[in-house]
Amino acid sequence: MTRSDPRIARTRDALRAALVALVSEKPFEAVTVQDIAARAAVGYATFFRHYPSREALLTDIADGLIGELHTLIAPLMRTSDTAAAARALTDYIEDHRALCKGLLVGANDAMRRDITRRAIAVVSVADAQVPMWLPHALGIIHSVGATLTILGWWLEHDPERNADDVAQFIDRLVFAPLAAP
Amino acid sequence: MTRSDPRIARTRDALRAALVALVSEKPFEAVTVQDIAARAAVGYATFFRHYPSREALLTDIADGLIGELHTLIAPLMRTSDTAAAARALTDYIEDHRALCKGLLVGANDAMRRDITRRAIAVVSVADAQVPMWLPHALGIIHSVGATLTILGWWLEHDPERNADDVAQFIDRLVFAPLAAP
Amino acid sequence: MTRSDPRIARTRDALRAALVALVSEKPFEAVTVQDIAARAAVGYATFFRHYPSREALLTDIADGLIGELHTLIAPLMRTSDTAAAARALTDYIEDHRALCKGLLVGANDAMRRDITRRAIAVVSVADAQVPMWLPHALGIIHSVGATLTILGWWLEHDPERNADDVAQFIDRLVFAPLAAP
Amino acid sequence: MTRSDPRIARTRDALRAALVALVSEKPFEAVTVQDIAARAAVGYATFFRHYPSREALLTDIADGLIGELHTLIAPLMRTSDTAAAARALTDYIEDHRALCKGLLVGANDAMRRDITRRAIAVVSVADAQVPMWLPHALGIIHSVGATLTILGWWLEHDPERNADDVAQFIDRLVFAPLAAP
DNA sequence: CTCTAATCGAGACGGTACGTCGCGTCTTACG
DNA sequence: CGTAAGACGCGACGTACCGTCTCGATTAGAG
Repeated sequence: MTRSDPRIARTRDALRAALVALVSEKPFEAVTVQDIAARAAVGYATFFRHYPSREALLTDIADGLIGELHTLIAPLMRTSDTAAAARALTDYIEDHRALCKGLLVGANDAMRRDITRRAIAVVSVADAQVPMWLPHALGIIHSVGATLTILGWWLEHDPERNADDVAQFIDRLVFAPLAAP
Repeated sequence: MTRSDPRIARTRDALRAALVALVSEKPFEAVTVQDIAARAAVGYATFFRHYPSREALLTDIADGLIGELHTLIAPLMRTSDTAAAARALTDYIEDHRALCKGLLVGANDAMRRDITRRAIAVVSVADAQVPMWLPHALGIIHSVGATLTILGWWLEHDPERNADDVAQFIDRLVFAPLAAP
Repeated sequence: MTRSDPRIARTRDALRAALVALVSEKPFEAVTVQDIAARAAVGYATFFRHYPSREALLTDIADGLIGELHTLIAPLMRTSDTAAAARALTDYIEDHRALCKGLLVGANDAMRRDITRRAIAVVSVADAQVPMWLPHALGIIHSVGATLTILGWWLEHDPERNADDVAQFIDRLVFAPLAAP
Repeated sequence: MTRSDPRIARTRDALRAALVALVSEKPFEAVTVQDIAARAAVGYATFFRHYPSREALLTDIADGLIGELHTLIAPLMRTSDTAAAARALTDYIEDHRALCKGLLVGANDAMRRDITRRAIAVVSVADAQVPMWLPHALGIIHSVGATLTILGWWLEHDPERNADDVAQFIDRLVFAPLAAP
């Protein structure tokens, strides 16, 4: 019953949506729990019944997004078709532009960092391919960090840019060098 | 006189040293002004006579480091000898390992971000070379971000690693792709 | 049916017993509704189905005790045999020592106050005798308050003391002065 | 310096005055720290820089009053002139009627209790005379408790009553029985 | 011996006050 | 008369408890 209580799902959805909305208005650090609760039309204390901190809510949101993205891209990565993977990635971002912008741009600080960490964890367990000359962990950290940097730049500074172009940037700057012998 | 007053220089040095020391003990966000003042053996209000906020002190510290580094590397970049530039970079880091670790690793969050922004600004005004197919701003942001990521990984997770190796990683993952046609 | 439902009686008994037990462990103010419900092995909301507040439960408990006591003592008071009345009082307390200690000592604050108020109400309606020179209401308030103070002291600070002694204290300090011309 | 800083004295005075004022408007339990701070025109957190809790502020207020009262009455008690002592007491209360009413009547619960405890402590250290047949501690507790009860009744229910009358009530009901052989 | 309604447990929820912490300003006392 | 100590206003934090509420799941007692 605890899990299936529809009130819980409703409240959590509202909190997630509230944070996503707020983060597109001001940096994540500047969003207070009061803000989130008010926007979600939820009691202040109720926030803490579901998440121990703003950061935990953030994590929850990011996890959903990253998980989805990963199931989309992992198969392509395995075929070594890095161009296709990059393209799938940018397409996905474009389809969720509002949310992604909130996550990557609105929350410049802790949010991006948390996303990076989560993405790294997800990519790590997948069988990401890293060349011999490069430590595996560094390969992952670098590819995730650099990709997010490029995506953040896109959404923040050049939103009109074609998804195809950005996919090419990612492929040439990040994926291709990692596929080198 | 304001500038040349040796007491002022002494106080600022103490504050800078205090922050650097503290940041190697706990994340920058967790360092309070009280902490800094106490460590610098300076009155609490005195901090604010020299810096309007923690962040400003951070900026002050980062600026010094980045400026120095840039004068070192800019000439090499201009000759397109990216390998030498990378090597100069890692050597410099190695020579200032304690401080750099404090800045890049200890302060995972805001500090790294501030450093990134400062470094981007510095690199931007220099005539950094970016290939035609890549927007200039993106080239800079990516190269600075990715380089710092790699350096952070080095200092945090593989400190025994040879500076030469790390220089190679940077060159192959960051500089070389940017030199591609 | 509502009244005769055995489930209701069972629940209320459990709640009363729980509060009495808890009040002997910590001050009444520190006992929460959660505490009571948990101790009574009853759902949290169930408490409010029977009592609108902690205080109401308290009142319920105190009423029972005071009513019983009053039926015991009133006849003796009417004969002006104050010594016998005092003795009957201390004997009764001794027979219900655990509960009375919980009420008078454990709950130093609100509980004693509530008991006092209840006792005053009960004594008032009886034809308590107060000398001419003393306002009737003051006579009652003083006698109840002082008696409870002495009983509380007995149970808390000198439990080994003979019931006879305490009866004498009450008689000489409280009842006798009220019988003076 | 900590002690002599006039800001501290000013703030504490304001807090004391605020609580006294509030307590004459509603029961002490219903007074929140916010109320006190707002009335004293002081920041919320500032309250806690001076008192760890509402109760501590209460104690501070009561101590001043009781101390003053005690220096007034102790000499008279020592001469066994209980009537004069009672009269001095009621005169003093009358001169500080507003404050005393706030303390004894406004704060029915914890405040009266705290005052009682403080008064007991003060009276205890003085060489209060208690007859042989009565335990010393009980003599003190009873006299303090009963006196406060009578004073509370006076201020709350019969404020027009002559101070002389009340002094007589106290003398005949409380002091005289304690002077009995 | 059902059937129907009251009662129950579980606990989510909106509130309100708590006491703490840190910032950045402003007053004070002291050298 | 300038400067270090630290009191202050402010506002967010995370916690605790209140009293209300909505759920199913028992469990009476009436038919």
